[in-house]
Amino acid sequence: MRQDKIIIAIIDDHPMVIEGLKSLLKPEAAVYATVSFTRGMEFISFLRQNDVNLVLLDISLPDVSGIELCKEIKKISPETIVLGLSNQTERSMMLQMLQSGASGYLLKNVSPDELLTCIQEALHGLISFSREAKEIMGRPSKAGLNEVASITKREKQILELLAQGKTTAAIATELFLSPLTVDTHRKNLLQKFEVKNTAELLMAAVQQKLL
Amino acid sequence: MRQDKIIIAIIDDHPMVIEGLKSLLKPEAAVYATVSFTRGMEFISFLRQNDVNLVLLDISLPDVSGIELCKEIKKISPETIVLGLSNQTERSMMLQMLQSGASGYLLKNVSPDELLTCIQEALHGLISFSREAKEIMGRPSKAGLNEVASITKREKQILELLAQGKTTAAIATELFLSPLTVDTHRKNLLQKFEVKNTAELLMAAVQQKLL
DNA sequence: TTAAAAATACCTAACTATAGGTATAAAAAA
DNA sequence: TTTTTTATACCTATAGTTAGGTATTTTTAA
Repeated sequence: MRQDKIIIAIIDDHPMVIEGLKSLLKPEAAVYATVSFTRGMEFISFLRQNDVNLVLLDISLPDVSGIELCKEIKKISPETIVLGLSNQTERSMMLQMLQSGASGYLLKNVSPDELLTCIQEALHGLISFSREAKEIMGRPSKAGLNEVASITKREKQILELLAQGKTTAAIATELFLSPLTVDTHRKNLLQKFEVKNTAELLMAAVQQKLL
Repeated sequence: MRQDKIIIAIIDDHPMVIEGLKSLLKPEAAVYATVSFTRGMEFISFLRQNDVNLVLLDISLPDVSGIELCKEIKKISPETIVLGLSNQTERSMMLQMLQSGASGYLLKNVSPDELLTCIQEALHGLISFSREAKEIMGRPSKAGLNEVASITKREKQILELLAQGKTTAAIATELFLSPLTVDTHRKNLLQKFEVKNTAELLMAAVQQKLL
C-alpha cells in the first residue's frame, strides 16, 4: 500500500472548483495524486486513516468554518500542509488562517502557474500567497499585528443593539446601565475596530462575521 | 470553416472555474466546443466576429457588470443564450439577469449533472436554474411583491459612502453636492428602508445584499 | 410630449454621537 | 494571590444626525 506520490486533498463545496483544481494539477499528475471532499467532516474522517501531504482548503464550507477545520487538521496531523483557498479578500481571514496553522492563502483567481508555485513553496516549508493575496497582506495594516478585534461579551451585546439602530440611551435602559457606561463600551468598540463611527463599526463587524 | 458543434463560451475571471467548467463539459466534447474569456470586453470582441450558441457568464467580473454584459450580448447577438453564473445568492441579482435577457442562473455549487441539464434546457429555449438557485427564486420574498427596496443610483452611491463611515459633509465634498442634498438622499433612504437611523439602514442594506 | 421619478437644494430645532479624557470595583487569568 | 481584563461610571465640548417640512430642475418613461 505504499504511495510515493504527493497526496493533495482538495476541500471545496463547489464541484467545479474541485474539477478546476484537479485539471490544473493534471500536468503534474506524475508527482501529485489528488483526492477531493465537499464537506469538512468527510475529510477529517479520511485524514484519520490516510496520509495527506497538502490540503487546499476552501474557507467557506457549508458544514464547518475553515479556521476551525484548519486547526483540527493540524491537531490530527501536524505535518500536513494547509493552504487556505477563498474568494474572501479580508486580511483578517488570512491572518486567522495563518494563526490556525495554514502555510499560506490563495485567492480563487489564482493563475495556474501561481497555484503550482505556491504548492511547491508550501511543501518546502515556506509560507506562500497567491499574487493578489500577497498584495493584500503587504498593505500596511490598520491594526498592526493584532488583526481581528476581540470583543468582550458586553461589547458584543452592545454591538448587536447598535446594529438594531438603538441609541445609547435606549441600550442603557435595556441593559439597566448608565448611558455613560454604554457610551464607554461603544467608544471601546470604535477603538478596537479602529473606526471612527458606528456606521464603520457595523460594516467592520459584518465583514468580520461578528454580526 | 463550418462548425457543427455547439459553441459554449465561458466568461469568468477565475482560471480554476474555467478549468472546472471545461472539465465538466469534457464528457460531452463531441457536442460542445468551449472557448473561454477572463474579461467581458474580450468576449464582446469575439462575439462580434464569431457565432456563439451559449454563454456561461460570471456575474462578478473585474471589468464590467454581468448585468450590463448580458444586455450587450443580447444586443449584439439576440439568439445567443446566456446563463448567469455566480456565487451570489441574491434574488434581486437573479431577477436582474433575467430582465437583461438571461435564460437562467446557476450558482457555482452546481453539480455536474445539473450543469449539463441546465445547458440543454436553456438551448431548448427554456428558462433554467440550478437546484439552489431554483430554491431561492421559489422562496416567498419578505417584502411582498416589490421585494427589495429599490434605490436609485445616487442613493446607492450615498449608501456606500455612508457604509464607509463618511459624514454628510464628506460625502457632499466627494460628490460635488450640497450637504443638504446628501442629507435629503439619506433621509429618503431611511424612509425607503423604513428605518430610523444610519446604523439600521446599513444593516438592512447588508441583509438585502445591497452592501 | 407630457407626466412621473430622480436629483438637486434649502430651513430650523432637537437630538445623538464622538473625542479625549479619568476612575473604581469586580471578574478572570497568571 | 497578584496582575490584568472587563465592566462600570463620570465630565466637557464639539461634531454630526434626525425630524419635519418645502421647492426647483433635470431625467426618464409612458
